[in-house]
Amino acid sequence: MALRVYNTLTRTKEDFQTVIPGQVSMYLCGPTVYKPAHIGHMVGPVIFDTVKKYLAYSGYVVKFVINITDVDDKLIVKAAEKGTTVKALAEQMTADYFDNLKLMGVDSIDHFPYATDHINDMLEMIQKLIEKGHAYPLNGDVYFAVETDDDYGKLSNRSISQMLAGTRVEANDTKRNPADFALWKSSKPGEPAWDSPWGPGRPGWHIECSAMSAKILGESIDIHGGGLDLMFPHHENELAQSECCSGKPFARYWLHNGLMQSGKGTGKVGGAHSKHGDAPASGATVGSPSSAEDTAAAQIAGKLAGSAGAESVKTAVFAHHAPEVVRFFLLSTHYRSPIDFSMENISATEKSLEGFYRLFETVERIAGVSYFGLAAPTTQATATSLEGLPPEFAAVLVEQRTKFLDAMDDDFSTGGATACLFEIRRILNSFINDKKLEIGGAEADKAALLTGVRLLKELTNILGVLKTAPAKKGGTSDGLADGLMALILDIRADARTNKNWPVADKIRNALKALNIVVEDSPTGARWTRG
RNA sequence: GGCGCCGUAGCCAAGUGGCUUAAGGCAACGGAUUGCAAAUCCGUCAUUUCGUCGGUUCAAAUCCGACCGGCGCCUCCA
Repeated sequence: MALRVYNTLTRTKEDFQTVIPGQVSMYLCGPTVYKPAHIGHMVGPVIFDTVKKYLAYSGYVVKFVINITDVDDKLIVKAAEKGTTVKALAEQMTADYFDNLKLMGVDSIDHFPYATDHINDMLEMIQKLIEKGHAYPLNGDVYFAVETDDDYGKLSNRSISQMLAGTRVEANDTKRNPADFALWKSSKPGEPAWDSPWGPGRPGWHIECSAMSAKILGESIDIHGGGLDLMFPHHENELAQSECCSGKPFARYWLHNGLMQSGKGTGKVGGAHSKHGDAPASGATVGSPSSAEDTAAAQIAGKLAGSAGAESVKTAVFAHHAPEVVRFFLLSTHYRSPIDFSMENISATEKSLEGFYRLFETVERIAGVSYFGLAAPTTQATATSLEGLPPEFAAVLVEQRTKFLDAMDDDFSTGGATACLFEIRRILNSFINDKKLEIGGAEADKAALLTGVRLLKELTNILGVLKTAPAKKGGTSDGLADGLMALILDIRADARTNKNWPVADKIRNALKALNIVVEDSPTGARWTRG
């Protein structure tokens, strides 16, 4: 099966064919760095990071760019409020953004161009648009003339007249058409400004993406991504500017991810980025809390959705759950669907992952190999070979890998793909049981198990999930606790040998009350902090 | 008003014309295993059923229409 992707431009699923065979250029609209990133801002990066990982696995050489918009009206306002400079605020918020990307395992971005490093590229583009008659200066501003672009509206499927009907347009507008948008904005004293042929000013929103995309990836790129909220006006305008300037198709495939929502009946938490700011939709209330968990969810959702006291992802979510749980959650549904954020949903995801961590512990006991340190093939061309494995075992594993890749080929259906991960988990556990690997077993079977585990790793790497051991399971952090537990379990083992069940059970129950879980196995008792 | 999106089991969610008399996970319930548990495995868990009602078709969760319910966007200055 070959890759097919849903293209917003054509509203259909199309066969994926790149401008240059074997290569993919991808651009994702990044954040305006004026406040800490929240969970909604991570949706786009996680999805497109996964897209890149899959394309790379499929054999493409991928160049992936996310821009940092570090000059914008919102930045100016926010910096003034905080009594700091635009530059300082932008640097601080960019650092926060990067921190969060790192935690989410978003590690495949090749370039993070900053808008302020590319003012000249933008000026050149604006100049060219004026020369071609697509833009005009007006009182120190420069506007794009939408009527000069016959295709204007093709991405969001609307015509200029439709857009204007139903919207209140200010009468005082001196623009040629009320739908014309700014390429360059004159600045007031004290605002960040760059010299231009039209006087000091700063770039309008949209032009930075057109200029940087062309500069770094070329005038025609393969994939342009972003949140659904950016389709209009941002992407429509980018598209118009870029194509009018270059005379070439701007992007072959436009991919838009669904927005995160917070609880039932509430507004979006945010798109992949905060180009629009992220004022919550009206009525963004969270249902009345009925438990501690709900209360936490309500507080967090409130913080995320609220414009005041914006809390970073780190403090709001990662404090309670491993970042990779959040990543898995984001990938558990299709990228074009909206996803409901709640602590309840995150907890459910965490629970569903426990079986994987247990399997990894079992594998480590059997083969002495840590899943998290295991190397696995990174391309389909070098995929894990299952030759020499018991035929039935190999057959079911291959079936799942095929299903996984078919799902990914079908417009990156990560939700469908995850089902295969759970199936493989079951297959591996079954194999461990059948071959009695926990209590010995044949070396050949242990090797076969490891091959199966490597195949699982091959697939989880594509999604960028299950890369980190869950925190604080078992002992290790405290030598005294380890020693005491060893002693206690030794005494309990004696009791069990003597069939002194009351004592054995008393110890186990008492430890449980201390949040220590004891599990017996043929090879002895194990304990973990619950 | 315009342009769109969504509605699948208690919950999350895949599937967009026949290969599916609807994946997978969580929860639940049987069984194997265990001294008893836990974990794991096996089984059960939507059978005119995929928001409702019509229609198209040999065939629809999947296409069309209407309706109900939920939601997004309709530009910088809001």
